[in-house]
Amino acid sequence: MNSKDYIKLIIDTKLAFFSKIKGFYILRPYGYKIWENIKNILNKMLIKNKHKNVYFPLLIPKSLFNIFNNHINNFTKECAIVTHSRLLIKNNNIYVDPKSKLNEELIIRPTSETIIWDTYSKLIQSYKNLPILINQWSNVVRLEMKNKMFIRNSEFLWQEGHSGHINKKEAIKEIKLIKKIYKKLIKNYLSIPFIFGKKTKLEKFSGSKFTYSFETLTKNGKSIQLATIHFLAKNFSKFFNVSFTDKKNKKKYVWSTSWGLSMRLIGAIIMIHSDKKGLILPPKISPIHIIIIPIINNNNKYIKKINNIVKKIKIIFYKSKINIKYDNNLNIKPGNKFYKYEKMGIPLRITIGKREIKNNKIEIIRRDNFKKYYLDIKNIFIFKKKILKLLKKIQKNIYNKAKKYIKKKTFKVNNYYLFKKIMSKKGGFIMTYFDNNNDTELKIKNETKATIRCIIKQENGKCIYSGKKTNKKVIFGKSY
RNA sequence: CGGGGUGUAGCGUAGUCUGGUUUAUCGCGCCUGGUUUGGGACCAGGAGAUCACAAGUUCAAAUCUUGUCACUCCGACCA
Repeated sequence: MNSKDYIKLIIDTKLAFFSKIKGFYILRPYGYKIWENIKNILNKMLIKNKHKNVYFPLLIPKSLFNIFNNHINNFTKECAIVTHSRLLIKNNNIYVDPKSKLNEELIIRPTSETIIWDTYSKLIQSYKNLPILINQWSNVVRLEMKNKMFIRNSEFLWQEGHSGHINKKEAIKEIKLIKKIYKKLIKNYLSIPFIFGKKTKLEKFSGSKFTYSFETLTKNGKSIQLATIHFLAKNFSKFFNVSFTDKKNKKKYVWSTSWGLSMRLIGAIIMIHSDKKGLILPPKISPIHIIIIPIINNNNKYIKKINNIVKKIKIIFYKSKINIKYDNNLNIKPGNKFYKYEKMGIPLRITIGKREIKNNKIEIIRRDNFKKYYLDIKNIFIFKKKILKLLKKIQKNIYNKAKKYIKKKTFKVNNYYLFKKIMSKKGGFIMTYFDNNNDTELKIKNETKATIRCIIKQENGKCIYSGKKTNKKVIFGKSY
């Protein structure tokens, strides 16, 4: 899928639209509903694991970034800055009132660690106040040069979790928990296979001790970062003076973590699961699960019977998580509707016409492989069971398909010449060894545009570039 | 920020080189009415464009000149 097709698909299926400002996009109902579904699933898991939702302000005083300026390093070139507070209208033109210049510039949050830890420095006094397990659903702004809908927006919706703990052990425990939750969301709900590992020193989040990331591969051989988890250790608590008194009356710094994922996931879903006919949405996050299309002849003999069957199906799934849409617009031919809903990626399609009524069986077609099924609707329990089973199968099948693709596109390489050849032609993941040296990483990046997506495990080998002995097994890829 | 390209209706486009029958082309989409409906229907009618913006050259500018802006591709930056 090239860039043009990707954007066209998003516009055609009404997921999103362009706004007046470059890099800022309008999320339309269909696209926003997908985000809401992802959000609800993750939110439930976080709440169940004792996290609480909060909301911090959009604007952060510049001085807060000054406290730990190594952290803002990542963001200095992509900040939106608020400098004034008033407008003037003169001769029907609007001007910024120069007199309203703010004493201190305000940064529109690119991420919220600073304001959160500045706040908690005042709220935490005792070990009894810990752990802090909070999460924020919000928007952030990062003004980047190159944009791509969902994948790299200048403003995007995300979730940022922050935690504070009494010691390292507890913080690591939190990281393991979040890893488990993210893994479940990405694999079981979004049907996206991924690789997981630590970021290198160069690629990790500024201000973190280490960063874990979830990475996947799209159909054009480029990799996408799906989510990150940062172990902040005592970095932020030291700079922001977040300390507590422990049981032995000793003053200690808080250990913290942060973790996030964004609506980039929607971009990943589009890029990974789509085929020539359009989107294929994982059933668990699809706004509509079943589209029902009536086929009606010029003598309207069957309309009533068809409507009755539709009613019956709707009753069967009443109050369940299955959303059904009945498109009974008779001005549009069925073929047109087939194409439309295939493009939108609706997992199942039911067609009802003369044939179905005569045979007492309903035709159901899967979006992922177009297999046809004929189901008896007399026994509603069996019917319901079979539908639910089909949705599960789709969920699994698209995961397996993507997994196969990634496996096929992951190359084990131990020679740099081959590395360059693969990266310039096929793209994909390259599994190899790396000497953990910044210079090596930069040189490879300059020569091939490939970066280390993550360190997947400790294993002895020789660095692809320098030939030095190392124990870092890594995955390289070209990133969005 | 450096180099190339493009701006014509909601979208995609013809026309620009060589200024003039241009009342700006065609397709999709949209609206009205009718006939249709098992894989993108057809007929009839209709709405929709200060040709990106500004200035200039000219009897005459979508077309030529200059400037501005926006978008886009390739670099750089960035995850």
